[in-house]
Amino acid sequence: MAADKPLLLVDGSSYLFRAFHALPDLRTLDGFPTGAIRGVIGMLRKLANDYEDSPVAVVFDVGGKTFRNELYPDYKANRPRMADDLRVQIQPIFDIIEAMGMPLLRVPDVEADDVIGTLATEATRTGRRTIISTGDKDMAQLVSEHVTLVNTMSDSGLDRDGVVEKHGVVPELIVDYLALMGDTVDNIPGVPGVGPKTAAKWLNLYGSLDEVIAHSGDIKGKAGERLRDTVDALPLSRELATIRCDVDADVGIADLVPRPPDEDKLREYFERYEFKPWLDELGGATAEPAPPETAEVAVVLNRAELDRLLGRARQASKLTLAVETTPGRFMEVEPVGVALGVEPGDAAYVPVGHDCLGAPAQLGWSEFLEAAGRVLEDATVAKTGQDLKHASNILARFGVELDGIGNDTMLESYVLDSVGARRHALEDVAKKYLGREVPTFEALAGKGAKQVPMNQIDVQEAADCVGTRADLATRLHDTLRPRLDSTGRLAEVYDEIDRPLLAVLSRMERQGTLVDAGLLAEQSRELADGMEVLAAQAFEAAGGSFNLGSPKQLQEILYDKLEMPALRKTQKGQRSTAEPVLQELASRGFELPGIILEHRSLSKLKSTYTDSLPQEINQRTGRIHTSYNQAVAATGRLSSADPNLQNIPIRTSEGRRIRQAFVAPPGKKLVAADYSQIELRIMAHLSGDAGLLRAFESGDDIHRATAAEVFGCALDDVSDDQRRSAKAINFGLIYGMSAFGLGQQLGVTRRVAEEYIARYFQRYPGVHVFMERTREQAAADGFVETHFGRRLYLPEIRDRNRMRRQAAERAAINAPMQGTAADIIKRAMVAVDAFCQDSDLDAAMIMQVHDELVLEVAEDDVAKTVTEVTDRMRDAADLAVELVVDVGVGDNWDEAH
DNA sequence: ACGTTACCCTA
DNA sequence: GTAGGGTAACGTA
Repeated sequence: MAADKPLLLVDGSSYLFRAFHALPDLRTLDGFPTGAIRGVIGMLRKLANDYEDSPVAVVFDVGGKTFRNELYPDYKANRPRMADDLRVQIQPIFDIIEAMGMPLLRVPDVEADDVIGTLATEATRTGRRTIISTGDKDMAQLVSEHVTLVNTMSDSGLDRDGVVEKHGVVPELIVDYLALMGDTVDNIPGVPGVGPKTAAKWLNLYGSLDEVIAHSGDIKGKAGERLRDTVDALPLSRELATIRCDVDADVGIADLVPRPPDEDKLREYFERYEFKPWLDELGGATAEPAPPETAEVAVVLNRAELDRLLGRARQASKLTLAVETTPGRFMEVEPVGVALGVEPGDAAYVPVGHDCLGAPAQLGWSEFLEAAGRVLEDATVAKTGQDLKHASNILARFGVELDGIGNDTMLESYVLDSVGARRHALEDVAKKYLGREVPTFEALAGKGAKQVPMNQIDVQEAADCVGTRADLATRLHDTLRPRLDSTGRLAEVYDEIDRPLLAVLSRMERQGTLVDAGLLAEQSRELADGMEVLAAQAFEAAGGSFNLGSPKQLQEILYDKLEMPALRKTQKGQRSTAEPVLQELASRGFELPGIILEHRSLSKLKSTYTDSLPQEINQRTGRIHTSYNQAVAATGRLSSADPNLQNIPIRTSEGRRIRQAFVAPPGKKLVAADYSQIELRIMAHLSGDAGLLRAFESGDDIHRATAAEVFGCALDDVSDDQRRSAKAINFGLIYGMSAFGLGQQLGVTRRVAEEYIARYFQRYPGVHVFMERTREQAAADGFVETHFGRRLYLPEIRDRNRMRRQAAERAAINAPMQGTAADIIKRAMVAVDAFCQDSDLDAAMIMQVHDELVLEVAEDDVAKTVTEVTDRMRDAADLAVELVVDVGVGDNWDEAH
C-alpha cells in the first residue's frame, strides 16, 4: 500500500439520507425502491475511481446508544422513525459495497463520525493525508493541514481556508460554533435564534465559546438575553458536537486495503436493481427480449378479423380498450372507433364512424357492439384502459354494460401517486413511468376551434395514434400494478375503493339529475331585476356609470375617484376589491361597497347557476349529467365538473332557492344523507384523544363542547361568540391552522389566537401529539396516509423555502382527515350502489357532495331506502368514534336538507 | 381565439 | 389555514 496515497474515509450514513431525499422516487419494475442505493453506490463508484489504490473505509452508523446518550438522554430523541422505503435499501447497499471490494465499517456503540475522526487522527500521526467524503458540516472540525473534506454529491471540496470561507470560523472553533447554533435534527440545544452568522460573529469577537460565555453579560439585545438564558447548557452542547478521535474502532489503516470487485455478484445486484448503464459497463448483460417499442396497429375492417381478435382476448382473459368519439360531453358524443389490444406490442383499431373522403368501408358501430358486446360484458375478461369510466359511459348509452373493469391506468397512477403525474392523462403517466412520448389526438387534429373531429381524420393515422395509446395502456398497467402491490396498502385502496367506485360513478353520471329549468329561468329574471336596481344605486353613489363586474374599473372608482383607503393588495399588486375588503369599507360607513357586494352576489347566482344550469340539460334525457373526476384531487376526493354540482349554493337563503330547482320527478322524492362532522370525528379517531372521543360519545354539540373546554365554562353557559370561536378552531385544526390564520378568521390578534390554540391543546393533548407526529412522519417518509392507506406524497415537505414547507405541513395535517373522509364516502357509495342494484326498490344515487349522497327514490320506497342508506353509510368504516348520518327527504334538494 | 387574473361558490 | 370548479374581464394573439 503506497504511503503517499491519501486515506479515503466515506461518511456513508450522511449520504444515505441525503441520497434518499434528493433523488426522485426510483423503483424497479416491480416497485422496489432504489433511489438511495443508486445515489450511494453511484458516489462510491466515483470515489473509487478518483482515489484508486488509496486505503478506504465506508463508515455507517450501527444504531443503538452511544456515549452521547449517556451524556444527554435526549440526544437524537427527535429523530422520526426511518422511512420503510429507505430501510429496505440499507442491506442492498452493504451487499454492493462488499461486492465492490470496499472495506465497510460498522462499529457497534460508536457513531460513524467518531470512527472517521479516530482513523483520520491515526493517518495524520503517520504522516498520511486524509480525504473525508461527507455531506455533514459537523465534520469541518476535523479539517487540518492533513485532512480535507469533499462532498461527493455537490462535488465540492473544503480545506482549512474553505472552512473559514464557508462557516466564518477556523476548524478548531467549529465545535464552539455548532454548540452555539444547536442542532434540531440531533436535538442538541443551542441558543435560540442564533444561526451561523451570529455564532461566527461572537466567536471571532471573543475568540472561543468559553470567552463568549465569560462575556455573555456584555452582549446586548434579544440575542444576548437568549444567550444568558441558555448559557448553562452550552458546554454540554459542545461536548455532544465534538467528534471523538480516540475511540476503540478495532481497525487500523493497514486493514483498509480495497479488494478487487466481485464482478459476478455486482452483475447480479445491478440486474436485480435494474442499474442498466452499470450493468452494461460490466459487459455480458443478460437482457430478455423486450416486446417491440412500438406496436404495429392493424386496422380491422371486417367481422372475421374482429372475431379473431376478440377470441384471443377471451382466451387470454384480458382486453385493453379505448373508445374514440367526436368531441363533446359524454352524453352527446358519437363513437368513431375503438382501439383493442391483448398483449404488449399488439394493437388493432376498429374504425366505425370515419366519414372523411377516401375512408374505407367500415364495420358500423352497431355491428361492432353485436360482435364485441359479449366480451365487453364478460366479467371474466379483465379490461384495461385509460379512463374506463368514459368507455363505460359511451358503451352504456348503447346498451352495453362494460364489466370486468379491472385496470384503469389513470386510476392506478392516481392511487400510486395522486400528484406525481400531474393530470394522470396518458401522456403524463407514460412519460413518467415508461419514459415514452405519447402520440396525442391534438397533435393529429390541432386544437381549439380549428380542431378536426376524430371522424374526419384519416383512418390509418387515427389507428396509429389511438392504437399506440391503447398499447401504452397495456404496458403501463404491467408497470403500475406491481408498484401498487409493493407500496404499502395502495393495492387495497385501488382494489377495494377506487376500482369498484368507477362503475358506480358511471351509473350516477348516466342517471343524471332532474332540474326545473322554468324555475331557474324565473329566478334569472328576478335576479336581473334586482341587479338593475342595484346598478342604478351604484352609479348614483359612484357619480357615473361603469362596468360593475370589472374589478379594474371598480378599483379606480373606489380608491381614486372616491378616495377610500385601499386596505389590501391582490397577488399581483392591484388594490383588492374582494369581499372582506368591501365588507370592511361598508362597515366604515361607505355606501358604494355594500351595493357592489349585493350586486356581486346576485350576479354570481345568475351567471354561474340560474343562467348556465338550464343550458346543461341534455336534450334527450331532460336531465343534467355531471362528470365526476376520480383522479384530480390530491387527497382522494372526487371533483365534479361540466357542470360542477358540488358547489351549488346553500349558505344564504337566496342561494338556497337554486337548490329548489333540483327536483324529484312525479311520484319520487329526493333523499339527502350526509355525514355529521365527519372530519372532526376522524381527527378524534386518528388522534385517539380521550377528551374528544368522549365529547362525541356524549352526543353534545361538538363546537359547544369545545367552547366549554377552551373557555372553561359549563356547556349551558357557552355564549354564541364562544361557540363561533370554537367552531373556527375546530375547522382550523382540520386545515392545519396557524395562529395568524385563526386570528384573521376570528378578527382577534395573533396572540389571542395563540392563546386559544394553546388552551385547546391543553384540553385535548392527544390532538397535539397527533399533529406533531403527522408533521414528523411526513418529513421522514415524504408522504402521509389515510386510515385506509391511501397516500399523499408531499415533495415540498423538506423544501428550503419556509412558505412552501409550511404549506406542505398544513397539507400533511389536512390530508389524513380529508382523505379518510373521502375513502369512507367512496366505500359507502359502493355499498349504497350495491343496494340500489340488488334490491327491487326504485332508488338511484344521483349526486355526491363530499360528505353527502343524494338519491332519487320512488315515494313508496323512501322509508326502506332511508334505513338502508343510513346503515350502509354508517358502517362504511369502523372507527373509535361512531359515524352519524343525517337524512332528509323532499320534493327538491332544498327541502331534503 | 386563448391564457391569466380576480373573484366567489362548495365541503 | 385544506381540497376543488366556474365566470367575467382583460391583455395578448
